[in-house]
Amino acid sequence: VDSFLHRKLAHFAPLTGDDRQALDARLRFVHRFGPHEDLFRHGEDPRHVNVILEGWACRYKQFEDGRRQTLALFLPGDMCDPHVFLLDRMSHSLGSLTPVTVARIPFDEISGLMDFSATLHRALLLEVLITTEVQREWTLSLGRRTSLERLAHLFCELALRLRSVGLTDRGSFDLPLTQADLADALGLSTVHVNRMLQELRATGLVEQRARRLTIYDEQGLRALAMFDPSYLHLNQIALL
Amino acid sequence: VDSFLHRKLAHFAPLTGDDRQALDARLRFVHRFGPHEDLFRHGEDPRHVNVILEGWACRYKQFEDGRRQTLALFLPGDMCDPHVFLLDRMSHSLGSLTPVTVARIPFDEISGLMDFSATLHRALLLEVLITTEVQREWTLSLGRRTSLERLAHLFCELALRLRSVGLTDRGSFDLPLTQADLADALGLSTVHVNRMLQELRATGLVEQRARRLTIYDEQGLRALAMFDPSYLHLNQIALL
DNA sequence: CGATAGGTTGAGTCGCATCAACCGGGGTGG
DNA sequence: CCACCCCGGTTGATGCGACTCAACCTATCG
Repeated sequence: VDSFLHRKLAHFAPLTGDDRQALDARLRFVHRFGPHEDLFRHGEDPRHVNVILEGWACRYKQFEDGRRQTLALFLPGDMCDPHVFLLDRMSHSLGSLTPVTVARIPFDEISGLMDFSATLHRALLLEVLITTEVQREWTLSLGRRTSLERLAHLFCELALRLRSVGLTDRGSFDLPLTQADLADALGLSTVHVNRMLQELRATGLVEQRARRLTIYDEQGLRALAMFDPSYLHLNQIALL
Repeated sequence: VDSFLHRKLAHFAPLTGDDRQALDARLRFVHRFGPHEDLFRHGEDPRHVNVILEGWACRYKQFEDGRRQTLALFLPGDMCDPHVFLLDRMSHSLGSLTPVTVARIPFDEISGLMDFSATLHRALLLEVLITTEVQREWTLSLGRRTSLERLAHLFCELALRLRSVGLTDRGSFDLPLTQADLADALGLSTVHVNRMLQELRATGLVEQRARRLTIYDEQGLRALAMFDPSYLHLNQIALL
């Protein structure tokens, strides 16, 4: 079976059949969550790695006064921090955005995976490195991109990441986020996200309705967002 | 010799004398840079890992139109991405802020280091994980902290990181950044940094003049910044 | 002594937040 | 079946935080 996880990791290292089997054998503990539930909370001592099999999740931090920032989006095939077990306590929370099914790999089995083959070891390392690359790009977005650019940039990133696991239909993909979810991720208010969405639609570069986003002019959207795909290190993924 | 690098890594794993020797043996290629020079630029294919021996450096990205964001600050003892060699090309640049002396470890010697001992392997992995933790906290700052909180938070972080390598004198440390450097890191304009510095000084929590920052009330500053040190995973470092 | 880098100040503007109201659709219960 | 609710989205008015532009100040250095 060719899962999202396989496709994701295959971009990082050429997995053998044995690698895939070793991987799948560790996906025994499957859990389901409804939308907007916590997979685990800040301060806990993590005992397993979450692999997103289906649905969207996020990493977030929140202040006591309610201010909340989404730090990362997790899509099908994403592993949430393969190496967290080295840290004592989580400094952030993990939450579902849509209904989500995850597999939980216990820590001792993660080490087993990394020892199993150098290829898998490398793939998991690249997973964290590239997650970090994305984190840096988000820092840049929040620091220096305007709200419209930020929104456009997120759409470019999502298009590419979803395409890399086969979840796009040409320029079009499922976008199950509410405007409030987008606001959390973009560091904006929901009201302003609403207005920027309208503005972006008005450019004609994208269409967005009924939980679906269609990109009509990917080059144009990238130019608007100053999107340079190299930070995702998915060199072989083409436009559209 | 007990270097900044030793002290830094010792927080992550208990280095043996052999580990320290293996490490030091790889610091043969020392380079010096003036202030505000590039150690290497976005798009290059990196061939070595930079270790900061002295001075401050930064990771940054910049748009064609001049907008510029500092993504990370590197202090003495910091290793700039021990695992970059897994990536094809750098998606960001590395630049000095002050005069800097760095040691460049060629990639093949990095692998040698990681194979040398499980302790070193672990220490280098923790170096990247914690760098990522810092990146996330910066994302949070840029997304949801006010400019004053951002500034205060940065000072809290710097105090703790510098203290962990022995570069503070109680609450006081060398702060060689210009207001423009701070602005790049905080996603603000230099004018606004100037005003926020004044406001922060006016609280009486800190004093700042002549390239030196003194924190008078670390608890107060942390409260203002909503600084929770757990993301740095330096559990044993005390206040002041 | 002039040049330059860093810091300071003021005025005007704009991006985005906040507050508040309202709309529309899907689900639920009476 | 209809009334209602609630969630997500939309709109307008207002205010503030931060930017821009521009001038000026100060210390350092050649």
